[in-house]
Amino acid sequence: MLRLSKKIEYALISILEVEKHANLEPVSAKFISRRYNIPGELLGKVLQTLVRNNILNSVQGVKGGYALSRSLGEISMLDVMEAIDGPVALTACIDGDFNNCDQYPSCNIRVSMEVVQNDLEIFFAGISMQDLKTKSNNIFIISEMDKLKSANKKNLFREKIN
Amino acid sequence: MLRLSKKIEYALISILEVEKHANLEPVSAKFISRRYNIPGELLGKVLQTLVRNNILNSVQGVKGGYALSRSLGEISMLDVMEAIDGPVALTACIDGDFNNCDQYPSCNIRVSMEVVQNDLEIFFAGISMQDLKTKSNNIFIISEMDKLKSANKKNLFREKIN
DNA sequence: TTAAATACGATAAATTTAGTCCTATTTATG
DNA sequence: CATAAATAGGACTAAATTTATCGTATTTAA
Repeated sequence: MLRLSKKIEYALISILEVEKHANLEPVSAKFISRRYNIPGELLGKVLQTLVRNNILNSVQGVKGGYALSRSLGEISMLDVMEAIDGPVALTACIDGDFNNCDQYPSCNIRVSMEVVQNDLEIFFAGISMQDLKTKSNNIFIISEMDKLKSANKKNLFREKIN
Repeated sequence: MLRLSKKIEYALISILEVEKHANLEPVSAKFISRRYNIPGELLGKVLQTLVRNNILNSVQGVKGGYALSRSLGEISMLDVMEAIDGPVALTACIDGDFNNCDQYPSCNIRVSMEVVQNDLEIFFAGISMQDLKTKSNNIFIISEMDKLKSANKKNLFREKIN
């Protein structure tokens, strides 16, 4: 549930690795594939997709490879997620195909799911690749105060369950 | 990407419907199934799972059905998600099976994914079923200020892409 | 000219999700 | 006390999605 796809993991891993070579030669898919034990052909596609979405630049031919097209701070997790797997959509109807949902006509959660979806996008837009690099807790969009508030709320529920 | 499962949609829909009958007789799976066009047998399983997780109470036999076991304000979206699909886990290793991940030994995103995962749990723990009922924007854990901040950040990225 | 690299469409394999089938048990009601 | 309507739940099938591979074309440094 809410699992990131392997392709997104590969993308995140690769972006951080590419950044490490910022001043050096572009990094090849094969290098990253070996370094992180990622299937080569699949990784190629992932990196190509990142290029199409202006997150990476590529150089073709021998000695070719990939480099960042902007700084880590200017790439959000949402950017990567949307680049690889398309728009984040909590439900099918948000994705536009309400025809494909048998609950659409009577649905009682559609509107609120749109709100949640919107907040979720803001959540992931607020996490930059630089944040992931520095593993920092504090730059994420949820303020410490809110965290505490929510954590308390959560514990309250847990008590009631157990 | 990040799509809620149909079972979770069914759970959320059902909880809100059950609440509408709070003072009346318990609601049957068949009633909800017809009202929202949800496959009956599957819905049954979903509701049974919610009972096992102390979100609903059930009454067996003729005139039986389901009722809330606590108020909407005391049920978070995270509660429902975890009840139906098990622990939220952004990655396989967070879910405990790092053996199943070929990147585990060399992974450069594992630690930060744990942080993101933690924040994400707080995010969904901060949304109650009462929030979903009232479709309110403002009770969600992301404060308006943070929203604005993030929205600006997001737009900045968008500009750079287009 | 060759070899190492990106680019990308098509397809196959694996996994997960969604839905069905079947049987058992509970209980209000005629 | 028999029946019908309801929950409970295991086993299985079908569908959809995700993951990975195959094959071919193009680019370019040496």
